[in-house]
Amino acid sequence: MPDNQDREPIVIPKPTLDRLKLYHRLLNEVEQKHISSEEIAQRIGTNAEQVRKDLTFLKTMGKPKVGYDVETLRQELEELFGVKKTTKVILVGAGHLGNALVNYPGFENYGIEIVAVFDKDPKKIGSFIGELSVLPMQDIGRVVKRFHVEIGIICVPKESAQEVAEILVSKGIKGIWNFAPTRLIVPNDVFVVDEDMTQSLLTLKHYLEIKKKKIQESHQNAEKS
Amino acid sequence: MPDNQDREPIVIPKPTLDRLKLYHRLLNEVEQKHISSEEIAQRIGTNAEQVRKDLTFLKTMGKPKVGYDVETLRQELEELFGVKKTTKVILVGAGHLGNALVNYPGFENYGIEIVAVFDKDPKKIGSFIGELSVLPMQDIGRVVKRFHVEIGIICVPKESAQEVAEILVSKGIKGIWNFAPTRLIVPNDVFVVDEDMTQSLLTLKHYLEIKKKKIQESHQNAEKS
DNA sequence: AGATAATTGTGAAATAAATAACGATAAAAA
DNA sequence: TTTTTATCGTTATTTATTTCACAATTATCT
Repeated sequence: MPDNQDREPIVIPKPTLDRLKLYHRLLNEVEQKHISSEEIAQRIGTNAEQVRKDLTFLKTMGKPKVGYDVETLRQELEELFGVKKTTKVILVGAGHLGNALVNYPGFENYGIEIVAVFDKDPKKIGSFIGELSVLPMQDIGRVVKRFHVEIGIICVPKESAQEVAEILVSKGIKGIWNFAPTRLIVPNDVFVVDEDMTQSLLTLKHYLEIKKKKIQESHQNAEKS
Repeated sequence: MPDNQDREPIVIPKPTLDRLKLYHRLLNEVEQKHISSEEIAQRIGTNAEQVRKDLTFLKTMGKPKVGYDVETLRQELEELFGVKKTTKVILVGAGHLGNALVNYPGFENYGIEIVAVFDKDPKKIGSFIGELSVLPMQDIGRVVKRFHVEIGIICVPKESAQEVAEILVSKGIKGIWNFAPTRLIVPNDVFVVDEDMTQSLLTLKHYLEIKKKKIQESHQNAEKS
């Protein structure tokens, strides 16, 4: 039995993966039959070489003088991201954010179906969010089993996020979409995607800081000359 | 007048900046007086060398055998991100998401104050979101001028996002926080941060796809042996 | 006070990613 | 049909980022 343990699985680099997502989004909006690496590049804001390089990770190939077949490429990306397969999801935390997510249009286009909403606040239980009635935390196990749920969305305050994560993991959830601004500690085989809005806020703030400094500098330079 | 145009402004690399944000978040949660690069690393999930290298972009220095002074470091990061300075922000799109953002606790901790909400739907105008009454789009210019608003949040459907972006830019907005799943085209001096939730959803989906493939493979291997 | 241990800061080496260069191919034009 | 042109796939080069290695420093221990 030869080398079995270390067969490298051709992992797509993270930066490439992030751009592939943008290509996917673009391809869904485009009308034409073919598209060139140059056009993709311009519309997502990168350069053609980058696009071509990224696409070498896929099977789809372009034709010289024509470009890539939009539909073929789109489908391969859909496949890559599993967009066609519907994934059942539960959401914990029936606050404003939870409400927004349940009502977010477009999840269905990505094969996400929120099947239940949970909250630990007894006052919220039984109330409706969209079409879904809020359930008590004890029901999580039952729902996960019944609907073969794979993903849990956490939108509770950061103080209870870890606790919720542990419950989800104990019920068999393998992917967590975490909206709480805290790092969750989970077993290795559980995948967490953080969606910390305060983090991107910092990007914006930082940009404004830099800008302010530049303006100050240019004033100083103007005075000197 | 010698080299003035190309004085390099010691730009912090993007990956480093992203980690600095995590350090900042961590430091706000920590009780102790000092912290080592090793501990920071463990708690945000990286290695100590990386942390130390990142911190070379800051002025704060650690002490051998002691680590970094939590408060000093925290304050320098606050400064870097401009967290202390309150930035006035307007929000366009009074839907579920807009509602969630207005009610999002924790923005104030980051020096963000939403001063007004706008929507183009006449039915929504005058209704309340949190403490704020929804205003018509025509009022944007007035509010931006009156409150010296620098940042606009877009949470309208993707179809109207570009249009809204153009309005904001024309009124003098310099930073846009874009929740619509589309790429905005704006002048060079306007900074856009995208918060496309469907994108991170794809990350999760992709992970599940890979996982599924691995399971299949291991079954096949099991059969063979 | 001197030895020991922990932990830093940083330059060098290794790795990863982006960009450039270019031959190959297919469509369009001559 | 031949030539020209646009565009691809891929290899080479350059740039950016991470990891490694280790001297320097400071607290703690003997």
